[in-house]
Amino acid sequence: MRISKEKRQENHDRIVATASEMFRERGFDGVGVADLMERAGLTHGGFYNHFASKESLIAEASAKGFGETTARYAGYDVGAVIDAYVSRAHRDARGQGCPAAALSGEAARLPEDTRAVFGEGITGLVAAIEGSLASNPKIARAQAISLLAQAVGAVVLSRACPDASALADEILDTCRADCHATLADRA
Amino acid sequence: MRISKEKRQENHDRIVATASEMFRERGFDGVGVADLMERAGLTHGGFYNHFASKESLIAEASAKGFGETTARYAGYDVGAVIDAYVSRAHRDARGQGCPAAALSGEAARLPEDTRAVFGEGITGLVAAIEGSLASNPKIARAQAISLLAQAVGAVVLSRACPDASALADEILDTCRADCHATLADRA
DNA sequence: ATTATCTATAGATCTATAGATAATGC
DNA sequence: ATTATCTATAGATCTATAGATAATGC
Repeated sequence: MRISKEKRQENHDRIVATASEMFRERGFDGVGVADLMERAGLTHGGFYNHFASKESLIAEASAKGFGETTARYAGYDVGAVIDAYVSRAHRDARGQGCPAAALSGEAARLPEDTRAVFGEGITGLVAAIEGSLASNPKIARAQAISLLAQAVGAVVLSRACPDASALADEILDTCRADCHATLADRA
Repeated sequence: MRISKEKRQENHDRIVATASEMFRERGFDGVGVADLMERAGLTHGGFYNHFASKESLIAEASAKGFGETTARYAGYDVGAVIDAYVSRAHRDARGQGCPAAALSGEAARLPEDTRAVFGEGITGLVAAIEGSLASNPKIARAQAISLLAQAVGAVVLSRACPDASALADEILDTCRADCHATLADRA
């Protein structure tokens, strides 16, 4: 049956939102079109009326994830960004967390045009952190990139460790403290 | 046909070495048993005489990758480790590079016992960096963890960017300089 | 006799497409 | 008439297993 344009848009948005979360949780290869569509309340054949391919959904869902993450940190000062990002809560909530931490490893193997989405997403995160810094503008961008890299590395490494291992928590706690120390030293 | 014990061991080692490189290049899901065995010069049915499952190969191949990476940096001073790790050469040679950077994202979704291999691998890398530091022993471990996280984050983010993008190189160059600066500041 | 390899295949995925159906929007 | 959805399926994967073959090692 045909549906209204509004309903179609709602369906499209729901597919993207569902995929954005599922991809972060299970990885791009871990999410099948049939499973995704079932979660979105549709049948899998309908997928191709919304997207040319799974690849094109990956691009759209990743962009959405970056947008939400950047928006979430918009009002924070840099200390609050560090505390929220380099945290057990973020590590343990992959589906709602930053795509840079959840999906960059797999993104490296995507086609060039999909990686462009990640380049833009990372650019947005860097800009958001840079804007939250009180540092000398000459060094703010470099500082933002360094902080982001350490924060992403901490979350990625912590997630790779066994659940509830001392090392997983030590990595987060150590890196969170180090990020704060870096800010204090070079203000 | 049955073969000698030595030949069997050679075959086993060749499967692990081939898998270790292929996994880092394509990810765990990107390597099929049939493709892997063909590259190792065997037929895919023979795989299960060497490994109980693909999962058990993943554990063995990952451990081998961590061992090689840790051994490579054994004689380096910490500045040389940073220069080698946070480099275009490392970023562009995934198959020969550090498993923490190439596979941690996917490792987060592996079963607990396979993640234990990543925990041990990360522990080994931290110990190697800690040993190369001239810092006060009280802070050496924390410094090693922070440096590793930033280095891993830099390589992971740089790989997620489009090939030959300015951002991909900027991330590496900025983080490499920042790691050196951190060492100089807190020696 | 044991066993590492091989061929062949089972059974379960996966992405994508073809064609039918039915409600919107002209 | 158009088109978003549905059912059904094509064709290509994937991991794992069964059973035959042939060389080692008792």
